[in-house]
Amino acid sequence: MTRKKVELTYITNDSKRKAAFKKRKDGLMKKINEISTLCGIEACAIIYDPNDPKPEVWPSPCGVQSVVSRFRRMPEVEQSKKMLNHESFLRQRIQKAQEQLKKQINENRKKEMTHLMFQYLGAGKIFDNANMTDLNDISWLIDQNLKDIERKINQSQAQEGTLVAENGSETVSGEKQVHMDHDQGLETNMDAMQKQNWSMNFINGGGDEMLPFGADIVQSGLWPNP
Amino acid sequence: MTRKKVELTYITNDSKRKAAFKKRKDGLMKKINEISTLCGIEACAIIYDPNDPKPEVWPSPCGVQSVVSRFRRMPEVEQSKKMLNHESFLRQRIQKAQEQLKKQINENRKKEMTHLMFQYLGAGKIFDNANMTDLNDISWLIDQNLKDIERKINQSQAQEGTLVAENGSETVSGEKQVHMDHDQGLETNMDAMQKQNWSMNFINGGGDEMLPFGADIVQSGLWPNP
DNA sequence: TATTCTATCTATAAACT
DNA sequence: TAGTTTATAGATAGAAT
Repeated sequence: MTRKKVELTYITNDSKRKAAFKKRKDGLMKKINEISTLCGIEACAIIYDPNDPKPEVWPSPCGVQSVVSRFRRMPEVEQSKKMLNHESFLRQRIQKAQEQLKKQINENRKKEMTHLMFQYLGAGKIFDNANMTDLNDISWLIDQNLKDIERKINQSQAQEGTLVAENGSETVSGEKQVHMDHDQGLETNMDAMQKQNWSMNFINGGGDEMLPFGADIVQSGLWPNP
Repeated sequence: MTRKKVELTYITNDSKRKAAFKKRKDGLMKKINEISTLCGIEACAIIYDPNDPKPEVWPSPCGVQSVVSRFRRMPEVEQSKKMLNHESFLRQRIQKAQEQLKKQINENRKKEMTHLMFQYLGAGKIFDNANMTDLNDISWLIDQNLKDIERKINQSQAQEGTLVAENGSETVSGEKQVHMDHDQGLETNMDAMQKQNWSMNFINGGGDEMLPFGADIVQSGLWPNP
C-alpha cells in the first residue's frame, strides 16, 4: 500500500503517462508563477504535448517572446558560460548524490565501530584481535564521545554554577570527571546492546563531526569524475 | 512554531528572497527534468536572476533554441489560441478556488442542518419555529439519509438473500423497514450529539450527493466572473 | 553569507468513482 | 477517460550552524 519512489524513466503506460503529464504540467506552471512572484524575477517555460502542436507557455506568448529575445540577444559564448545547462545540471545532481553517499558510508562506519566497541567493552576483553584500522576508528570514536561529554558537563556546570558555589565546594574538572565515568563503565557488566543504544543517543544528540575514515571511498570509480 | 502558508507576494527581505530563489530554482529545474523524462516531452525553461545577466536555462542553450524556434515558427494567431498564458492560468486557479469554496459552503450547510435536525429530534419538539429554508434543507437531508439506508439494506439483503429464503419468510420491503426505524428513533431520548455523530458517519460513508442548497452563493460578486 | 537540518507544507501516485 | 480522494514522497521556510 506504500507509494513507490517514482523511478525516473519514461512512463510506458499511456493513460498513466497522460495523467502524470497533466498533473506535473499544472504543478510546474504553479511553481513558475510562484517563483516569479515571490522573487520578482523574469522567467518563462514552454512545454510541448506530443499530441498537440500548440505548446503550453508561461507567463504568456508575449512574455515568452520578451524573455526569449533577451536570451537570444546574448552572444553564444556568454550563453554557455555560467549557465546551468542539461549537462551541468546532471553534474550537480551527481555531486550531490556523491556527497550523500559519502555521508551515509560515514554514518554506517560510525555505527559499526560503536557496535564493535561495545562488544569488546561488554565482554571485558582487550582490543587485541581487532585490526589496525578498526582500532584507530574506535579510538577516534571514544575521543569524540569524551569531548562530547565534557562539552555537556561544562554546559550544565555553567547553568548550575551559582548553585555549586553556594555549597562551598570547588568545581570539579569536567575532563577528570569524565574519565572516571568512562573507566567505571569498563568494569560494569551492562548488556552491550544497551550500552550501544545509550551511545547512539548521545552521539546523535551531541555534535556530529565528520569521522576521519571512509571519506574517499566514493572516489574509487563508482561514479564518473566531475 | 508552525510554518506559515507562504503568502504569494514579493519577498522584501533580501536574504530571504535570495535563499528562496535558489531553493525554488533548483526545485523547478528538477521538476522540468522529471516531466521531460517521465512523459517524454519537449520542454524548456529560462530564468533570469536580476543580479546576473546570464539566465539559467534548461535543458541546454541548444535545447532552448530548438524549442523556442519551434514556438516562433507558429503563427501568432495559433500561439494565442489554446495556449495557457498568464491570464488563463489565473482564470483556471480562480475557478478551482471557486469550486472548492462552493463545496466547502455546501459541507458546512450540511453539517449545520444535521446538527439542527438532531437538536429538534433530541428535544422531542416539532419543527415549528424553524424557518422555511432550514425546513426544506432538513427535509432533503432526511430523504437522503433514508435513501442511503435503503440502499445499504438492499445491498445486505442481496448478499444474504439465500439465507433469508431458507428461513421460509418473505423478504421485507427495505423502504417500510427504514421508515419504522426512523420513527422509532424519534421516540427515544438518545443524546443529540451522539445521534449527530452517528448521522455524520453514515452520511460520509454513503454516497455524497450534492445538497441542493448553497450552490450559488459564490456567484454573488465575491469573485470576478470568468 | 552560505549550507545544513528539520518540521511542516505541497505535489502527486495510486485507488476509487 | 477524466475527476476526486487519500496517503506518501518530495519541496521548502525557518532555524541552526
